[in-house]
Amino acid sequence: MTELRIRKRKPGAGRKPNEVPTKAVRLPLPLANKLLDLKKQNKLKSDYDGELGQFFLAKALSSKQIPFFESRIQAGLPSPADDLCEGTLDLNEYLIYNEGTTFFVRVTGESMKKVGIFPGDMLIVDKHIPPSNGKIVIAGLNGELTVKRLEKNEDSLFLCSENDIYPDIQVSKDDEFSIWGVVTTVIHSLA
Amino acid sequence: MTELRIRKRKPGAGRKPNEVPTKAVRLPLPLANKLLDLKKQNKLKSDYDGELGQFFLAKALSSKQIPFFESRIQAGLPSPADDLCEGTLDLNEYLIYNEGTTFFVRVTGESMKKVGIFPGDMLIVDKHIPPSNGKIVIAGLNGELTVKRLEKNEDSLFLCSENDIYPDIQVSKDDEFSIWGVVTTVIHSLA
DNA sequence: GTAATTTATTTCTGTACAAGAATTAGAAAC
DNA sequence: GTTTCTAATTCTTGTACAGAAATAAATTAC
Repeated sequence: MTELRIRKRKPGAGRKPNEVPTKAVRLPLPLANKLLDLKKQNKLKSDYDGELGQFFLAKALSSKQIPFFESRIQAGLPSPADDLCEGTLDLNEYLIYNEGTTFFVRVTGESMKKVGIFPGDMLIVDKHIPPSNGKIVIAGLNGELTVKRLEKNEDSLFLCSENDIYPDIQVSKDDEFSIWGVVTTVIHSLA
Repeated sequence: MTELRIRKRKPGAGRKPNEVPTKAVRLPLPLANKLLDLKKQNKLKSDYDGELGQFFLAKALSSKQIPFFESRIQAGLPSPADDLCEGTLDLNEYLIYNEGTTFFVRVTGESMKKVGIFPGDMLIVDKHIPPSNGKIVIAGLNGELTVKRLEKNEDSLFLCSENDIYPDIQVSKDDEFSIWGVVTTVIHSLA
């Protein structure tokens, strides 16, 4: 009696790939162990699922490099390249593109609440970014400095508030008007 | 002439052990790659504090002094006015109180809109600020990380959203709950 | 003598791979 | 037809290992 074994094909079978593939890396022992712990507790995964991006805790010693972990979560689609970016971050490097043309101002009004600009906030402003339509700008209008959204077309120019109780302002030829720069970042302190 | 090869001992030779041993671990690809990058740049020095986590030690010192204006209403000179400069400011100095206990996270949800925290914003978090009542904190609840306002009294503890369409969460004794730090600053980028 | 080179030794490091886990289709049982 | 079982298939994962790197003694060159 011959032992014949017939091979049945089962195309399509097999373990499915992970949502996020892994890679073996060699790291300093304490760090490696911490990461393994997190993994065991499944915390490494849940950080991807949570409302916050996954983050990395770290310590910066002789400099102002502060740890940073970013992750954009979109369940399902594997996004092109790495949407993840972990590591350290230097606030100056990160927030200031042009050292020579950047300055700070502090906000005093509430007119831009809807875009997250509150009284007391500090704005980072770059003079060399073109003040195109829709940008938040620091504008001087008849001697007053304001922060507003720029709305312009061929023949009109508005400074718009982002707060319903404040009116938009149309800039006319007679106004003394100038743009100081484009707001790139809002720094909002929580007391 | 005989070919005699005498074996000479060389005790004490050999590569010296690393200061900190390493270990191979398998991690999610993006995280692994970033860690490898840091390692290549030699930014992954080991100085580990037993506490929560992984400590990165970074190198390059950075301090940029950027002009700073206190916003005020006044007769405007329109030109890029360096004469109004009230001083300079270093973002790192200004925003980071405790280097060793500060970290960054990026926000992905909308639940804190009302306090100016929007998706995509970056938060500066300090572990060593006491999470007292009313503070905005980064909390881990049953494996998920969230940013919420802390409301606590003698016998109850709530994590409150600042967005009406999100519910508040009462933390019970059975929940796995921990506080990672208090949010000191929101960094909101305007595209 | 000493500087430069070679050799012996030790440890480190990235990665390949075997073992295991997950998943599915087909066969067997009902 | 449905359920259960099993083998086939595919992907993951921890770790062993070969080669690289580092180091100091021995040897050679000058």
